[in-house]
Amino acid sequence: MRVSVPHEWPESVERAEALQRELAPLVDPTTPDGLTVTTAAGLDVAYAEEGDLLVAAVVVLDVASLAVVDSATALAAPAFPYVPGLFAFRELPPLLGALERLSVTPDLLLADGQGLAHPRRFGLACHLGLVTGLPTAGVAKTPMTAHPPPGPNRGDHAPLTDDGGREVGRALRTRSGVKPVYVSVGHRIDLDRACAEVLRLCPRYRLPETTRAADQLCRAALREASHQDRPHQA
DNA sequence: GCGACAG
DNA sequence: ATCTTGTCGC
Repeated sequence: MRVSVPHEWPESVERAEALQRELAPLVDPTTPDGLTVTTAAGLDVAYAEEGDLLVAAVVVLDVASLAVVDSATALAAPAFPYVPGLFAFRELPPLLGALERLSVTPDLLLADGQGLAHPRRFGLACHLGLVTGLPTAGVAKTPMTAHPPPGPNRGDHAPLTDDGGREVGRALRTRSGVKPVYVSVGHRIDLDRACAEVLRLCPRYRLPETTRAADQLCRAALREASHQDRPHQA
């Protein structure tokens, strides 16, 4: 799929935060009429130990069968340091590279991290959503926002709230008795729908199959890349 | 004011 | 994110 270059690239933490504040109001937290999610893409990034290489992967699954429809990877040098709240600027370059190599356009993007459940209400999922224009949601493994614990069964959930008490996401139990995941809206999908789609993609494990597939692929691609840089003896 | 803070 | 073995449990 085609992905147009975002905006100017921030050269400081201050500029990056300012950019997030500028873009946050552009997020559309509602679902387009008639949205049908037939395919969903998982996105993830693996880091080399030396910290000098990032490898992104996107895997598109047919939601009904969980069959892989398409996938792509991309390498990139880190273009921004890891700063909590700004990590989209670290992962966006390789992720957009991988998206460009996709031959299909997914109906939904699931990012590994927060969407609106972010200090400036503009996490990675929101950024990805605005850049691609696609329905996007964030599924994080750890929360950035306060939350009461959800009930113990699959499907139970509790609101993630910001300073003002507004619901910016949900702690969603995808497997009974297992730590929940933290779902928040990225762009062009509402929270109820996002949670429903995440549950559909979690028939067996805590994390969505899309995320698991992308995680597996970027790790394999990283192994491949390191192998070429430092081939074994002879 | 200080600390904590997705991956 | 990454470094890491075995182990308890469904």
